[in-house]
Amino acid sequence: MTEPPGRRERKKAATRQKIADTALRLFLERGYDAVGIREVAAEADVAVTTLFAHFASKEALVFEQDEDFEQRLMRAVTDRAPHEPLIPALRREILALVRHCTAEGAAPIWHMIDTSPALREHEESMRLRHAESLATAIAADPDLSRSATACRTIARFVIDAYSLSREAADPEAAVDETFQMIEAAWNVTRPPRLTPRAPEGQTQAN
Amino acid sequence: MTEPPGRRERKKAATRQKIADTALRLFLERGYDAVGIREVAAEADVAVTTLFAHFASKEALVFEQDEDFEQRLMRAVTDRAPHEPLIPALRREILALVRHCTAEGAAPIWHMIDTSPALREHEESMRLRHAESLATAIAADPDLSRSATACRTIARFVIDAYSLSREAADPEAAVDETFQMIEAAWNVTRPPRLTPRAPEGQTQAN
DNA sequence: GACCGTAACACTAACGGTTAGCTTTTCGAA
DNA sequence: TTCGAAAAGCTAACCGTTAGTGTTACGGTC
Repeated sequence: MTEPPGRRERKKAATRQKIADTALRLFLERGYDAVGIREVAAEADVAVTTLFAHFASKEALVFEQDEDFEQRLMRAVTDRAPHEPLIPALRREILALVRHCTAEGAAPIWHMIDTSPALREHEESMRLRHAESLATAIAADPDLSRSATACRTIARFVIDAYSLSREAADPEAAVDETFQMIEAAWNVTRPPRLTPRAPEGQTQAN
Repeated sequence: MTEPPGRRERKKAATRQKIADTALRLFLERGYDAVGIREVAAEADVAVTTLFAHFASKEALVFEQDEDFEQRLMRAVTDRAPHEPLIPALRREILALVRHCTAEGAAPIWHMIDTSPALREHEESMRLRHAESLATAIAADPDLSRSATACRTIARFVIDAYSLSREAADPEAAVDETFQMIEAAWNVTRPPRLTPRAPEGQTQAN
């Protein structure tokens, strides 16, 4: 899909990958806080400034693969079947994401994140941005015209569901439980004004 | 209320206050990111180490008054009238907190917080801790025996309601809107098992 | 009132993340 | 081949934060 984009970009991508791999390896070997940036750079055989040219911060080295999270959530809203209700679509996507990050191989990375305050803080900050994007996507859908506050609220709830389910003892059951709550919360929001005919009720659950 | 607790503690409190006042003044004058710790310490005429003996971090200088937030939320749960439903009690408290931080004088401080990434990140991290405390308080109430996941979820929702309402164009209306959603979410959670007699329904809305 | 333990504060020096400024290398295209 | 620009490098610093080590001022005790 991205085969021959010139040697330059290949080298750049290779450098980036080497930095990310080295960093993750060192972090898992000896702990995130115990490994310094200068050390990662030395081990990857690049200058510190080069490292920061590829990654905005030390935390970004860890959350590298996690970049499509935001896009997947937004696509779950925008690319869903016509007239498909919003919440089940989001529930499916969140369930997939939770499954993905509670899979076998991912455990060490998430343990590292959960035990480092800096990483947890960074993750929560990311999630907040994701919630804002999700809220925008929901607000932009003409099928479900809710207030800006309702959109932002439900978006946060969905992100909360992800965070909590990921940490729960039984992640899939937690997705069930939280999304029942989200569904109920969404169903009490109503489009501010619908078409004049259609006086009351029976228009619920978009 | 705290008049004669010895000269020592008075001096300590005075130092702390002087640091906080100086910091807030400089931050508001020239911007949070443009003022360094060494500068605050110099202006307050204390050593940098002294500053950090009173405040855990630079961000803590800003969120000084905000310390009772956590306790107020927990008390709204634990100190409410017997058999008073949970959600309205939390709604009252959140409304009071939102009113307090959207009052006239508080505007510049919140503007500063909203425009500094470091401060926003720090606040969100605080709120998360507060949500955990709130979840614990809710889980500890025998009147409302919900699953751990339900407690944590509803606690996060409440914190979200605070954050979103604080930023909303009409904060009080936003509290109304978000808490309608929270109420609905709470009402679909049910105590795992009640006393054997009382087979179905009519036990809702604690 | 003299005495001692300790809390508060100061000073220096460093550490780790991050960035600015500037030079060198490496590729792509003309 | 040559030239412009992207990529990478080096140095040197800035900033928040902490450890280590004193020094002072207070509070309780004899």
